[in-house]
Amino acid sequence: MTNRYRIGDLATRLAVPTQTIRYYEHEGLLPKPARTEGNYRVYGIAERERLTFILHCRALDMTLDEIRHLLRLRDVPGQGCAEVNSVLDAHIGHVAERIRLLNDLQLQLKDLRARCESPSTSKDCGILQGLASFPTAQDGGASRAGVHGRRAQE
Amino acid sequence: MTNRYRIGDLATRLAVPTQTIRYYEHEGLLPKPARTEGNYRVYGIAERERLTFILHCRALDMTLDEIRHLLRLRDVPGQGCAEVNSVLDAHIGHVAERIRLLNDLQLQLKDLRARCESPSTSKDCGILQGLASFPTAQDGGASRAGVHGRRAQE
DNA sequence: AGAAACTTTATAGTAGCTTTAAGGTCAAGC
DNA sequence: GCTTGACCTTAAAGCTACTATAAAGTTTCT
Ligand SMILES: [Zn+2]
Ligand SMILES: [Zn+2]
Ligand SMILES: [Zn+2]
Ligand SMILES: [Zn+2]
Repeated sequence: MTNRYRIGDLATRLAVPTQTIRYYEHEGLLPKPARTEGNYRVYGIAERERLTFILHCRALDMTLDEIRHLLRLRDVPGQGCAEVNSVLDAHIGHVAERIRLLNDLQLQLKDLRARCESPSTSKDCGILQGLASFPTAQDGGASRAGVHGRRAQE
Repeated sequence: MTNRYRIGDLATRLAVPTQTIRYYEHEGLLPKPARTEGNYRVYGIAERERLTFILHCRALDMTLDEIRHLLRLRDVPGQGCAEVNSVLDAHIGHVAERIRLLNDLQLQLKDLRARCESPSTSKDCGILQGLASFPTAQDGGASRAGVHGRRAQE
């Protein structure tokens, strides 16, 4: 049978770092697995499927809390699934709101960028001047759009 | 003259927490200011303008590194502003990329949502099944889209 | 003088990992 | 039998950009 994995096997197969698997266990998304004599974690099909589920949710950018919520619903198979729908709808709302914020942001940035079509010295740069005098968006109450991944360079 | 502020004045006027001002100083975005006899920070017009600049950049969701970069350019007024443009263009690229990721995400989520138009039991829910079997996006190499603000509930 | 309102520093917490350190286990090779 | 290397273990720190707390000192008002 190939349905017994050590953490590294699981990690390789699902293309996720081993530390992340341990982290999910620590956070209560994965149950504490059985151990070998030498204290190595041992996983079976059920854990592999559960981790797959979690990774798919993360790929859809759900928070660990949202995922915890879905896992709880999944663990009670007789329950109706209206709540599943509402978690998903809420998350779809999060994405929609974020897209809205980013579109706003893009407009502002393009506007700012247009202030320096003909590069001069930075003292006279329309961009730098724009950034110094731009009206502060304190009424629009725009929350942060969150544009950068874990690394923003390049 | 009203161009001498203590940290609280500056904070109130620019609608930013005092801790954030200290944090920007700690991070080297704001210079270490003069102090009163009693060791209170004292700011003038220049610092106020610098902070305004920083806040505008943050409102456009630049990272502190990007802002540091712009401040450095701003501090050398004789320099050409081509580099200012390239920082801004890079950041516009970050926003565009993020929007692209989020639009992908939105499609996937709508697709998933459509798998449960008629709520049944969670055991048979098309959404939960979809999350368990969905192909893992390992080729598309989609990085995280970052959908949630500092709090994601409600 | 005493209280309110302000300031100071240092420290910890947030999300979701990633990285590092310091060590224990196991299969293969010589 | 013993060493090498790949794997595993835990715990703790680092990442971003703050936010919140604590314990103390200063200034201002009455
Ligand atoms: Zn969400
Ligand atoms: Zn310019
Ligand atoms: Zn950027
Ligand atoms: Zn359903």
